[in-house]
Amino acid sequence: MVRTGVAASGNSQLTSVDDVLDRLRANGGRVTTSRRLLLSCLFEDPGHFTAEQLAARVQVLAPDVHLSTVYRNLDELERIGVVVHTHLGHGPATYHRSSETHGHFVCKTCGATIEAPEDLFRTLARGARDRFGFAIDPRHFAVLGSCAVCTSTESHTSTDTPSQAGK
Amino acid sequence: MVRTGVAASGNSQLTSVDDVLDRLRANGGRVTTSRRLLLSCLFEDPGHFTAEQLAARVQVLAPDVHLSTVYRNLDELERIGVVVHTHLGHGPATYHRSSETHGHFVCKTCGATIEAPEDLFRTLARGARDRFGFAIDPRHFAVLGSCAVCTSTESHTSTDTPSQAGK
DNA sequence: AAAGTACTGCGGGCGAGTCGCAAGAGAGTG
DNA sequence: CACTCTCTTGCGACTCGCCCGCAGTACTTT
Repeated sequence: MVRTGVAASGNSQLTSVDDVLDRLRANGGRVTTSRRLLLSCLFEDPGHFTAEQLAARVQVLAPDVHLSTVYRNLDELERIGVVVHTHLGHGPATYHRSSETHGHFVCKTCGATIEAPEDLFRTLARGARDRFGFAIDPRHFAVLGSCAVCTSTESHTSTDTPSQAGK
Repeated sequence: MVRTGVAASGNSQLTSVDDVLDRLRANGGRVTTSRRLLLSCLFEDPGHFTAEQLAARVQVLAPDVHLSTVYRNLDELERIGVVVHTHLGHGPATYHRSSETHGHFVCKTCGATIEAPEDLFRTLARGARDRFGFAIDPRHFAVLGSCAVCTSTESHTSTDTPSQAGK
């Protein structure tokens, strides 16, 4: 790992798997099967995936790719600004392409995830900057709360804590 | 554990250790040393503490109190609405009294924590409700980002990722 | 004072993520 | 093409935060 820090700087246009691989190579990195496969997973579906899910997908075509390799590659991709990871509540982190910029609302009862457009955070961002000089990154955190369904359900069943739907 | 769910409902006024202990007893719970000590820690300092820190404090006076007991008691206190836990970035959760209602900004570079007044989140809350029927809970999550100091530092040292001050 | 049961200490376990090491394999060079 | 340099990988072990089951303890009520 000699590579000079490139970070999220010149994030020209990394819009395809090969773009990213070229960038990787240009930085002294190497193009390997696991990286190529990982990238193709990330590019073929813009959703949110845990490292474990991505590993499973990669392992369909290359069973020997180890989970820790996936973690290392995700770190590297995050370093060069291709992906970001987001914490949705209590579970594992999820990764997605950094071009998809949005925040997240996560229901703490049922785990439902809502993608929140960035403009919703504008007022908060301005307030944080003006009052504290703080630059928020609305992509990295999920905002917990209660989704429409669970909010209405809770007001009915007052006593217990029943429903726990999967995500 | 027979207790009928009381949750955060009739949160009358739990403003002292004894109030909470009474409430606990009224629900069929018991007043124990570990609970009394835990509560006195929480009431004497309105700050944010990890379970581990609280355990350490409790153990000054009662060395045998086990960390898992602290976790269980914190859970119970959260159930009856006395404390809330908040995730500040990647580390362990922090607990504080639920009367202290505010959000948190956490610098992802240096870990600094800023307590953000609730009104900053009002616009976001309204937007989430109007557009998605989602009721956000700005107390439970920290908003990651970059504090004033780190933002200016980063623009100078463009290449590396040096500073990593403690929280 | 006794009975009933909530709580606790303890140890083990689990999920998420990281690390060190030795072996393996891209990329540039001759 | 062969060689070499060093970046990557698989593997296993490990950390960290937190939870769980069990059996013994101790709080409350009668």
